[in-house]
Amino acid sequence: MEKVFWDGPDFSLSQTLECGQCFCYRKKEDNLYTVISGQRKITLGQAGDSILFYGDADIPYWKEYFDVERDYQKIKQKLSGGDPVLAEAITFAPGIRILKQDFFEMLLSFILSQNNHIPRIRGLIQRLSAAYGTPLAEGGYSFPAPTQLFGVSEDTYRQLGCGFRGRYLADAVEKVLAGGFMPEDLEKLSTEDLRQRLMSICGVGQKVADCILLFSFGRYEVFPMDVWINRVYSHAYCDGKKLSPKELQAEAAKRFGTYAGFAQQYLFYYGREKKIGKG
DNA sequence: ATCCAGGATCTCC
DNA sequence: GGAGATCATGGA
Repeated sequence: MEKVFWDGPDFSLSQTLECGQCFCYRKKEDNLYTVISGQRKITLGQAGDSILFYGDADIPYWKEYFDVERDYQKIKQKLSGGDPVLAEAITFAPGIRILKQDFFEMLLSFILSQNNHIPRIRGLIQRLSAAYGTPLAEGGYSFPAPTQLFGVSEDTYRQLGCGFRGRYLADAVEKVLAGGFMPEDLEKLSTEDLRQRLMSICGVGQKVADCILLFSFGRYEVFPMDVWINRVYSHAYCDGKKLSPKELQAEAAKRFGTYAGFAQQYLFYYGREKKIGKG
């Protein structure tokens, strides 16, 4: 019944989905993953290097989503050279790929991520989807489209458990519906211009903007800096000494260059799983 | 039970 | 322009 979705190296379904870049997936008992992106849904499994899919799905969309065509071998070799720490992080999860996710979903998801735990972020997104998304065949809900959130108040988001982030969600939805954030327009902007545009939304600072740049717009040179990256970086490269955000950004850009985003995700997952720099 | 989370903002100076 | 308090909530 299953068909081959992709057959190739450097692709672990579990590592790619569970490394913290994606919140809209569900793992079933039989090791199958159901992923939702916008209105789309796919069920995938893995056997060796083969990624399999079950039922119907928009395969071209999902191939772009999973970045299947990119040569990660080249990226990993370049990043591993002369960097034992990063080499170990890559060995720990060699099958991570950077997903290309929906803009609006990334915007709201990473607004919700601030000062929040990953399991709780996923719960909030599930509640948001159940309340305002579209029911999908065989269970689950789509991520709400901007129009589906039209007029939803800050207070309603708070009642869903979003806390102080409710105000930010309402501002983001309002600005998107006003038309200033069409992905086809945004992708033409330079990385710095796009970052500044995103940060004009209340509740979007540099870290949230950088996650959107990396996980939705494929700006692989950005290096999102969160608490874990701070810990890992200072532990791995600075003998435990903490760097200021500006220092860290400059160092990471110098050290990882145009592959900073990939390096960040390997280091983030490794650091968080190993609890590096934390008691 | 207390701590803390893929931070951002506001308020000081 | 940098340091510090504040923000809601619930998983661990």
